[in-house]
Amino acid sequence: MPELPEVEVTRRGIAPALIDHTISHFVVRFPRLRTPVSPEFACLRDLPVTSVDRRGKYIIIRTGSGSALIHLGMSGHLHLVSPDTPVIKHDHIDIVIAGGPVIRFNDQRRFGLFEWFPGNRDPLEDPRLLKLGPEPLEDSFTGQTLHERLSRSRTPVKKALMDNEVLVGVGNIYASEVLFASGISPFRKACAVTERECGVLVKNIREILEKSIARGGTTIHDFSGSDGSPGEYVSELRVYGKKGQPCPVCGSPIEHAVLSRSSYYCPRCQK
DNA sequence: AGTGGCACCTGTGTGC
DNA sequence: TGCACACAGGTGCCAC
Repeated sequence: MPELPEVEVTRRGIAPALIDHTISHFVVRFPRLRTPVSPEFACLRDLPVTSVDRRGKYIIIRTGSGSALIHLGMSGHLHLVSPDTPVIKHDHIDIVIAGGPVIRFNDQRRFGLFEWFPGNRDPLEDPRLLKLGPEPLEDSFTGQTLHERLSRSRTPVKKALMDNEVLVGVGNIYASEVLFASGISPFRKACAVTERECGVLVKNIREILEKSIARGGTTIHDFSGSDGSPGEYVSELRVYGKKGQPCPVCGSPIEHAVLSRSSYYCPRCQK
């Protein structure tokens, strides 16, 4: 499900309920996610929250006693609900805020992640996060940065853009959208993308991700923000999921191919 | 080292 | 109607 915009929309949605508030406890109903939920969660009590951060598609909740590292996987949501909201299928974990709402983690496919880093252990120092590439929305991410990274890879550029070690946050939907906006074929070898084109890619990555965040993300199947509302960026998608429909620029039928996952492109506009 | 492919899991849609 | 199969937004591991 969630790419960078959906994770950021979720982070912004839950942060005000957490920061300067206290997590009274966690309720773990079903710990068997792809990686087992850290058993410590069941014992934690009264944790003052200091920050809610994002790194790539990970959310980090820092408290006075340690940090929670959360990933939404393919189908995870974090919804703010009142404490008396009935539990439904796949509601695996609750973050119970003292005197406030509950943040409920629902994950149909169970690819999500809930890990506890006790004390001063920083999730950013975890090997999985250390290897992550640059944040595309930060000013330091430039066409030159991207070109350096793409130039090392002979894989198709669409797959390279989805590689978290090249840059974080671009998943299957936005990779197709960004390449269309940039006029670059998803099949082109990453190392064959010029520095000038990388500048265009960086500009489009930023514009598309920021616009999607502003519209509450993209909902294809079931993403929804912390308040349960679907992402409206789905109406802005230009090629993703539009096989056979006319290209919004030239009118040629949009084509579909599998490049690690479903990819959509205009064979005339993208070279 | 770089790369491709599969596995993890559940639900839904499609075609026979 | 029932069944088999493909596919769905991510990531880690394995074999080449």
